[in-house]
Order: sequence, then C-alpha cells, then structure tokens
Amino acid sequence: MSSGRKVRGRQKIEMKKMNNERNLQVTFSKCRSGLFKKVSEFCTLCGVDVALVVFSPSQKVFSFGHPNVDTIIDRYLFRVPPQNNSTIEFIEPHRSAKVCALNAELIQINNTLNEKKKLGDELSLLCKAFNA
Amino acid sequence: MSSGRKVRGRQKIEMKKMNNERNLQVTFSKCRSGLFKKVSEFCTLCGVDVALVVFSPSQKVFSFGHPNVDTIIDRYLFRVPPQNNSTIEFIEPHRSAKVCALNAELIQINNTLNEKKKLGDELSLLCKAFNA
DNA sequence: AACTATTTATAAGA
DNA sequence: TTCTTATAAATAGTT
Repeated sequence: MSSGRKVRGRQKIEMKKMNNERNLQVTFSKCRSGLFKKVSEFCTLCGVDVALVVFSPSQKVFSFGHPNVDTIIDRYLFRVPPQNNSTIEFIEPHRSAKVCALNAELIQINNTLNEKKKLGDELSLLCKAFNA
Repeated sequence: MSSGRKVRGRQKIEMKKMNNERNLQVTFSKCRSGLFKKVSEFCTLCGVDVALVVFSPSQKVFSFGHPNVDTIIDRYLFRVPPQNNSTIEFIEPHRSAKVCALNAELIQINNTLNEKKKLGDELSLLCKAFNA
C-alpha cells in the first residue's frame, strides 16, 4: 500500500468504434454478456417477448429469444408492414407454398359458405311463405 | 433538510415478473430505453451487426437493427447452420405460427360450412315436401 | 479470469 | 411523462 493508485478504475470512453483490436475483442465479450444478461432480465422482469441477434466481427452469431428467436422473427415479419421493395422481396420467400395453399383454400371455402348462407336464407323465406 | 432521507435511491429488486401493474409500465419504459441505448452503443463501439425486437405486453413492437432489422433476420435465417440441417427445415418453424393460425381458422370455417350445408339440405327437403 | 475505482443505469419518489 | 437522488449494476483499465 505504499505506492499510489494500483488501478485507475473504470474510465469514460468515447462513443465510436474502438481502434485497438486487442481491447475490441475483450470489450466485445464483456459488452455482449452484459447485453444478453440485460435483455434476459428485461424479459423476466416485464414479461415481454424479445429477440436479440448479434453477429460478431468474425460473423459468429449469438442470439437470445423469448419464447424463442424464431417465434419473434415470425411475429415481426408478419406484423411489420414492409417499408420498401427489398423488404417485401425478403418476406415473400419466407411464405411457404403451404401458407399460400391454405389461403387459397380459405378463400374458396369462404365463397362456398357465402353461397350456402344465401341459399339457406332464401330457403328460410320460402318455408315461411309456405307456412303462412 | 430537517427530516430523514427524502429519497431511498435505487433499490435492489427481485428478478421475477413484477406484480405491480403501475410499476411494470414505468419499468418497461425505462428498461426498454436503457436496453435500446445499450444495444446501439454496443453496436457503435464494437462495430457489430445486431437486431433487437421487443413486443410489449400490449403487443406493440419496438425494434432496432444495424444495418437494419431485416438484414440481420435475413442473415440469421439463411446463415448456413453448422450442422447438416437443410435451409427448408431450418426455416420451417417460422411458418408454423402462421400456418397454425390459418389451420385453426380453416377448421372453424369448415364447421360452420357443414352446419349450413345440413341446414340447407333440411330446408331443401322441407321445400320439396311443400311443393309435392 | 479477477479486481476495483469509476461510470452508468435505474427504483423510488416528486 | 420527466426530473432528482441514492444506490445498484456494469465495466475500462490493470494485474
């Protein structure tokens, strides 16, 4: 304990990309774990659904999702209106033939249903007329 | 300055879903902004690509992405998985929610359709009987 | 990976 | 919602 400060403690850093490659790697790891901890706590505390995806400088992927990443991506893709052409081009391929087929089937059945409803109403009127 | 502590300052909280609805709303807002700040700083500082999507309890969506959310989702979905999953098998779960919803709707409409058909048939018989 | 001084985030209150 | 304040939590630089 004879000399001065042993450590300088946390120092304020400039908010720009770190130039020191060595520090960058360490900071990336530290910040990443802090961030994932924070997002998971946020999700626990507030009971919200989240997805976080991070690509490291070396293109390694890290992800967290509640209930899971895929569910959130799915909800995001189907909820957020496309902002531009590239978005719609991006989303379209994700829709499977199955979804398209189901939609078509749905339309067809709705048409049949409407016809039957109409027929039913007409027949009801006819029956009333006969009973009168 | 005569009385005791004016404010208690930040208190440690238990890491579980908040039960107080009023606090939940405030905490959600605070944590959300803190989280988005943190993720954007992480991304600036370390020059990484990220996407964060949050669904509030009221299903409002908040998102941040660098360069943008869609790019990250695209890269996440289409990155070649380390193992031997085919792309289609990998993407399939993203459709499941939508497909399930459509299937449910289909089943319900089919049920209604069957009822109407039955009713239509009965009415047809009735009309025939009256006409005979 | 651990340490610690310091910065940053935030719970509670106003 | 926004500000303040005391305290909790995260972390930059060092070991």
